[in-house]
Amino acid sequence: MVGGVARAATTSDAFNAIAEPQRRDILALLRSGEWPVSDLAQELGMSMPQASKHLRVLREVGLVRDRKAGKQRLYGLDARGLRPVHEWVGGFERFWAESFDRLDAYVRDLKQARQGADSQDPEQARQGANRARREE
Amino acid sequence: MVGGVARAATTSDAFNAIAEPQRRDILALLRSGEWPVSDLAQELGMSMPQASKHLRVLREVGLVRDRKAGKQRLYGLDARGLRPVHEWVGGFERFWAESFDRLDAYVRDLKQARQGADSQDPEQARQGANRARREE
DNA sequence: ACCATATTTTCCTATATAGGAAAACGTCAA
DNA sequence: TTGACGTTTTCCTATATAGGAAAATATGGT
Repeated sequence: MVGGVARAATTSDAFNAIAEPQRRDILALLRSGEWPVSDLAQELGMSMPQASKHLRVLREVGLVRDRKAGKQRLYGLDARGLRPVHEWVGGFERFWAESFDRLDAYVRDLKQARQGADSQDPEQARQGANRARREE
Repeated sequence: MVGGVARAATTSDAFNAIAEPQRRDILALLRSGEWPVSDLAQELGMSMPQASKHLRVLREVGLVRDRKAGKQRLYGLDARGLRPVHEWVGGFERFWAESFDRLDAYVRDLKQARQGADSQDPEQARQGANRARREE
């Protein structure tokens, strides 16, 4: 076996599970309560097997719980698995507003530094960037 | 063409781009400033081509910006694209703590309702679940 | 047991990776 | 120009989908 690992399984973690738009729709819908597969599929305009497969993925990742209710099966939200995702992304919150300014500031900083000493050393340039951003 | 749409492209949106752990590592590292590909690859223990490919994906989604710096190319973070992700996931924040209680509460509610009238109608059951959760 | 309803599970197909290796491309320096 | 260094781009391969259709599995009612 030489090639391939392809992409990680959708069931590997919440990140992969929510990469699919339809699964995000399902999760959003489930905020309104438990739904049987058939109703859920119709509401979201997808085929029943399709909905069932997506729910399976969500279940294996733990974002959804199911329980029997007579002839049908009700799916409910278990959002705890989304917390790590929220926290990871939240780690970038402070960079949203700065994203523009940071680059601009860096460029200005670099130009000034260049007038003083003609520093072309890339490592220095990187350090300069770090300094400009007051990071690390 | 009968089959096949496979998974959406990793370059389709931020959700797909950050589904890959290595790409998340790259983004996290870039919070410390701009990095040339070679240093970044070494720091994260991946091959240069690998790093370059991941950076390409991140660039196409707009999470990363690049700029020439002498012989090398510096990559910097542009976290604005993560904001929609954070907001979407944030929409589930209130369900994290409740995830357990909600299911328990629903079960209790269902049992009580069953003692009053022997309602086995699934649609009613779903509505009951919704009511129990004071949602939608 | 038999039937109708609800849901899941095969099959089958085309696509999109992710990784390794090697080749191609760019850029600066002498 | 030649060379060295840094980065990107093919090739190639195995895998993991996502979708549609059809078959297989429950589950409850009569």
